[in-house]
Amino acid sequence: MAGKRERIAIRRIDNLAARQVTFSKRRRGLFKKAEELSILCDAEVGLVVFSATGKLFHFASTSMKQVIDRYDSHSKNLQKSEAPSQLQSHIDDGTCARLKQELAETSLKLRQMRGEELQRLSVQQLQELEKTLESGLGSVLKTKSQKILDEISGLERKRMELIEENSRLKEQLQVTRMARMETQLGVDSEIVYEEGQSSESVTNTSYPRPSTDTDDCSDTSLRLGLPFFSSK
Amino acid sequence: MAGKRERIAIRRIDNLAARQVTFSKRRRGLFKKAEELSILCDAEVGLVVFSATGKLFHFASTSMKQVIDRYDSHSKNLQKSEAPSQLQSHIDDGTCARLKQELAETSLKLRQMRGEELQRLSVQQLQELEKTLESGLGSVLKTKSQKILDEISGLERKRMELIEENSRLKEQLQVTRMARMETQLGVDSEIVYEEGQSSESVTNTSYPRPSTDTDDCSDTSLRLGLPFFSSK
DNA sequence: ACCTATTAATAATG
DNA sequence: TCATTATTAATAGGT
Repeated sequence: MAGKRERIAIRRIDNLAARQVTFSKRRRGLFKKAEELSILCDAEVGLVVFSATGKLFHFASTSMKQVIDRYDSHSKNLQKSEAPSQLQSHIDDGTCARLKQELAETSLKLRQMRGEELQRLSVQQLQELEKTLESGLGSVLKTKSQKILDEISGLERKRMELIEENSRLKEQLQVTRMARMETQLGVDSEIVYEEGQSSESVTNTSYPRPSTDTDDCSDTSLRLGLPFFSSK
Repeated sequence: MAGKRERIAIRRIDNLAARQVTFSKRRRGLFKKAEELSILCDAEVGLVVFSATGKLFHFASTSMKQVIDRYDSHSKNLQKSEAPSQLQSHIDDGTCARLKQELAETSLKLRQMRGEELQRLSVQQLQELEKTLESGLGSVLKTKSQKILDEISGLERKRMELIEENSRLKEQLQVTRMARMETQLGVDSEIVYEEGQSSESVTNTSYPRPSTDTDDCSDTSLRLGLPFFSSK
């Protein structure tokens, strides 16, 4: 009935929902253990976590400010460089500078995912990038095929509706003709109509051209990619 | 023989030795879990711990500076309710806003390349994204195999150098022995040495461990990807 | 949110 | 500190 647990590898969880669930479970666990450590062993602990969506979670056994100050004073001991004056004060606003840096990092990552500026990466890092790309490609293919299938079934539904409407119309027409025939008795017209054909031809021409795809991607086959990465 | 474990209450451990033992065990556990959370859930994590004796331990998924800066900017946001008007917004309004927007766009693209937030894209756009990913993947594979081949040829070169040096040494040794034999005529020693072996063993053990790859990627096969996208 | 089969952490001990 | 192991605690995968 319930969970057959399986050991998981420690690498980014691809599935968004699963990642979020795991995040909140493990986050709670982590914070609990941080607090326990601080109490059991009389340690000063500070913990800061930002979720992938940017939400902040934090814990401090004393206060975060105190922890950070103490951390700063410790790390200062090791590397007290000489000139904190000019190197970074180019832009005086911290927020703006941080934005700039973040943008630089993000766009570098983006360029690297596009296959640029790979030279400085290690084989290990390239391996990770490859994994990310493959998983991204898998998601794209999955999403695309889902969308295409949705479009197909939507069109199919419309087709069925039209067929229905068609037969309704056909029936009405029949009734109307019968009525007219009865009205104009004796004027036995020579009008002959082919029953099966009329229905077919209307069906085939009355729904719009599918917008599934443009025609110019001649060499890009429509890879649905269904048997790719079965999210094992 | 071994421990009958008992649940412990979460309160300060009085016994000093026990407290220290527990501290180092739980500290390791805590740091491990912090790292796992950051990797599994793509979260930014910063953790600082001071032992009761004042020793510092820390972990950050990115860098501690970055985590602290981000933390500061977040906590600033919450208590900036009353006077947001003149303090900071006079110069960089335009620049900062533009940066923000650019960052938002870039990181959306990045997330989409990772396979997230694809629902709003059209089939056409997904097709393009797919192409980009495939080409990026191609570049990554190409770069990776180039790097690996470089490393291999580097190692091969070193190997050859060592073999050369080896035979030089062997020759010198031979010469030395001959000289000694000539010197000590009549003292026909019983020393026997295996020629081929000595050369082999030195070659096999004297160059350092290749840094090609760490051992923990057991399931990540080294796909060189050479027959992939032959850059038609 | 809850459940449970499993894995992971760890308290006690040598 | 390291190793072992009985136990508890955490949690992955379901419902």
